[in-house]
Amino acid sequence: MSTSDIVDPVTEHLLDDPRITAVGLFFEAHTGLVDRFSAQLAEHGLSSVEFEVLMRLARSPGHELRMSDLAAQTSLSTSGVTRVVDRMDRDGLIRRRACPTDRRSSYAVVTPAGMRRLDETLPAHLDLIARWFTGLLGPEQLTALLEALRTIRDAVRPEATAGARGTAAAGAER
Amino acid sequence: MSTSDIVDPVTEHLLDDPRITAVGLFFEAHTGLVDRFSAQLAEHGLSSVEFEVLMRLARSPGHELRMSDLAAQTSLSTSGVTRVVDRMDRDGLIRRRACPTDRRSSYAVVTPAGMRRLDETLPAHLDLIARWFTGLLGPEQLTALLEALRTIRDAVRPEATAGARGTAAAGAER
DNA sequence: AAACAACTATACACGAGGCAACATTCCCTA
DNA sequence: TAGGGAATGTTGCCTCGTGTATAGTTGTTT
Repeated sequence: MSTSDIVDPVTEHLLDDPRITAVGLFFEAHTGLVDRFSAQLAEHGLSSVEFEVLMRLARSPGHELRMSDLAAQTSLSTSGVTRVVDRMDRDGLIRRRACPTDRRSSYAVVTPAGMRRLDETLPAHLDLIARWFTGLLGPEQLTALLEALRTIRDAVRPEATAGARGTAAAGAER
Repeated sequence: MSTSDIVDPVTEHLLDDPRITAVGLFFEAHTGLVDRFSAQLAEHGLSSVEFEVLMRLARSPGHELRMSDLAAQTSLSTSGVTRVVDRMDRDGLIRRRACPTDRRSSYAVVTPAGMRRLDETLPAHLDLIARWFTGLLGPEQLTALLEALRTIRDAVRPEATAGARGTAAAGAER
């Protein structure tokens, strides 16, 4: 085999592929936003996942969701959801409720304290979004971005499409 | 729609804010892509962060980067970089090199085996990107998306802007 | 020259999350 | 009316990454 002299011209060329730079842009923007957001959320005693759990529950009818549905929406494993709910239950933000029809499953439901916490957190969070995301783009640029993102999201994550408010039947398709 | 008790009308209203749906779209698309990609990377024995480390090193001059610069680019902590490099050093994908001018710092440099691993992994990875990301959008839609992403990335993560190939002085602006 | 501040990498303890095993419950069929 | 198979949530064990403290190195100031 030809050895060490030639490093690897093929790989060298692939590294500059526009597809690589595209995902690089996407992922770097994501981590940047996450850093900004999580710093603000930490001031209110919430981690990123805890905030997401709180949001997804609050947007659901009755402010509650079954554990497995919550896992599907957050792309956490079921055990991960169990532990997050344990934590937030201990903190009084959400509580468990036995499912009356199916004794296997249980609901996670936001407590009044949880809603209050969300109320405290959301305004500053929305400001942050406007500052580092939506506010940086022109109106038509923003709509174009959202349309592209929606296309990708729907393709790559069909089970989370029900996450939008108003769409009934969360987690019905399986 | 059940007329459930409205706990907090303010928060209720904020939950439907378009900014929330915007970041929701962004983050859900991200996690979806990460899931797809990491599944494929796992087949080649690489985690997502290991792949990113390998990529960032391979794109750098000499296929090497200082530990702290690597930490800055990947938004991992310095200790996190130490552990990843330990692992990949043990697997023979990269090795450490002492810095001749500054005895405090050390370099992480890709080994030939590491470049070979990258060579094995990249083609399928590029196919996956085309399938779930770039290929889903029209040309003008894609460029619009990339421009918007670049705007956000540059605003939110200025230290990683040097990640693009060809831009000299990685980690020079501080 | 000596003290001091700024960096760089590592060691250690901790929390977070995933996988696999497990107990329980539901559903369907023989 | 059992009984097998699928579904649901929880727990033990493991890996991974962070924050803090530590040691070693370099440059600066008096």
